[in-house]
Amino acid sequence: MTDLMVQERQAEILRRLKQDGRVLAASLAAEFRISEDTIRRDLRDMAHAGLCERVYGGALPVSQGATTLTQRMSVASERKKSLALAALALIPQRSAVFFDAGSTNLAIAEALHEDLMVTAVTNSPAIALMLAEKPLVEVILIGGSLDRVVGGVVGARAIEAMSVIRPDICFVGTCGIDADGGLSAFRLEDAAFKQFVCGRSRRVIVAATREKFDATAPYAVAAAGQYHCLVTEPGVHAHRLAPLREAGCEIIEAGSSEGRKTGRD
Amino acid sequence: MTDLMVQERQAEILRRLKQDGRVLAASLAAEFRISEDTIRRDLRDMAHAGLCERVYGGALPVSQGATTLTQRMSVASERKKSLALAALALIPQRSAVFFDAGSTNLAIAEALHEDLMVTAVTNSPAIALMLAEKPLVEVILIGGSLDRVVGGVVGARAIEAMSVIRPDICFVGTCGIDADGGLSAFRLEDAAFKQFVCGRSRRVIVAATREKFDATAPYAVAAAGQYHCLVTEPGVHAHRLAPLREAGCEIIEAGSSEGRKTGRD
DNA sequence: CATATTTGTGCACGTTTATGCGTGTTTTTG
DNA sequence: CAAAAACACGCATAAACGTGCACAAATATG
Repeated sequence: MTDLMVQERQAEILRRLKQDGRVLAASLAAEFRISEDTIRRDLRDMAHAGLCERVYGGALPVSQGATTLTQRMSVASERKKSLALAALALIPQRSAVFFDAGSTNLAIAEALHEDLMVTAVTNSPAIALMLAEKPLVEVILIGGSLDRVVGGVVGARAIEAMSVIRPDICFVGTCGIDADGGLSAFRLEDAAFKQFVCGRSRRVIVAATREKFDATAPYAVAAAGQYHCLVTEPGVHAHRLAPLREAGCEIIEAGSSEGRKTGRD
Repeated sequence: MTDLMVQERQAEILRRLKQDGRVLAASLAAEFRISEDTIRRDLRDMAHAGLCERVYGGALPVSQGATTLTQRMSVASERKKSLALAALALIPQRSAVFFDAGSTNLAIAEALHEDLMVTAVTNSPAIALMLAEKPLVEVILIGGSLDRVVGGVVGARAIEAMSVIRPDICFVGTCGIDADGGLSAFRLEDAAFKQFVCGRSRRVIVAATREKFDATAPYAVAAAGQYHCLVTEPGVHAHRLAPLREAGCEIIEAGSSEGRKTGRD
């Protein structure tokens, strides 16, 4: 291990903290060939700067439960995370991807692999914030008036801003999926925005958890034939998926059929 | 090693900095066959010009210091909170307020009182997310390409989006305050955006912690006379504030003059 | 041409910083 | 509750640092 300067060492500690989820004072001292006292001083400083949480024996990432901001984001439940992993496989390198506002799409953004280089467009500040931490992603934010129910920007200005962008892939959020496989939204402006974005995108993908099939919302967004792929969980009744299959919509079940992707790339 | 002129030597140092990610004062002195004092002077100059970050033992690239916004948020949050409370008092009901990207302005947004009804405009997704939690605030998001160093949207599209908005108050962020009280930024596009927003706002307010007075950044944003109010901490040297007072800039020291609630200090 | 002025450099000095060690305290664990 | 591990604190030291000063070379000025 090369002799590192203080800032380099602390950056390396921070890197391992993110990678491994924890660091141990003793093993760090051994690796860096310095005393544990110095490591402890480092960890103390970093904790004081809010970069980690000090614990007996080492340190943990601060993201474990702290900030109000990241708190809201970590609603990515285990189920949504597995959904997100399946959806990720649909994103090719160097594509332009639109992320519609919504917690499921936020989970996809969170799960984005660090070495995926894409242009990401979103109308959601939370998703933008998440994507900003992926070094290879160029983040384009759609501006306009923020709808706090939707959690994203909708309305005329948002549509205008989208009109110069043609995404390769669009992850559209949905509030409910009706019996015919149609998507719907709780807000009129949101529905209009989703419609517009779907119309401009080469490939429209819906990632939806099981309970979306039980929910209905007043404003129609897209019929079964108007989106190309549905990523969902196992356990959705077959007769709900049938109209989608008929309409030519590809259906991916997150936990089960995920291995199918590994054949070729 | 051939004898090099100052500029040549500094260019070579910069080259190695990019190549190796670090330089050591001692080894540079040995290679160039000059004293460490001279190397230190070089590094000091380069750091002052924003070309590197000076550390004990050598220097690191500036990109290392360009941390993501979630990190900057947590630094010195207590101090920023008191700054934010002082800044809040400057916001009238039902005004249109622009929040520039930056951790200090994020603290202001966080401290916004629940019963304050304003239209808030911001180019920062983090600030937008924070403001979305204040029920009476209408949030307008400026769209465009996100600069992850700035933590906000800058560039031509952002300026275009701002051109239809005329804020009553603008909280502009700054990376450094020079001896004449001028504001500066680390990024060219950011500086241009800040300039534009300041020019459109009725009242421009800068909230800056103490250490901003020790920092300099390459791109000029506004001279002392071009903003109306500075909110800062107690303990800034009087001779640094003097040029601001002369230029007619109101100066508020958070903690000291804030005492509307405590009467006196 | 002679004389200031500026600039780059090295040296001496006192100061600050990073680190390791000893000592006593706190926390964990069996 | 007792032993072991981890810890905080003070101290010592060496390296790195900033500053003031001297000197030489380059440059400007009369």
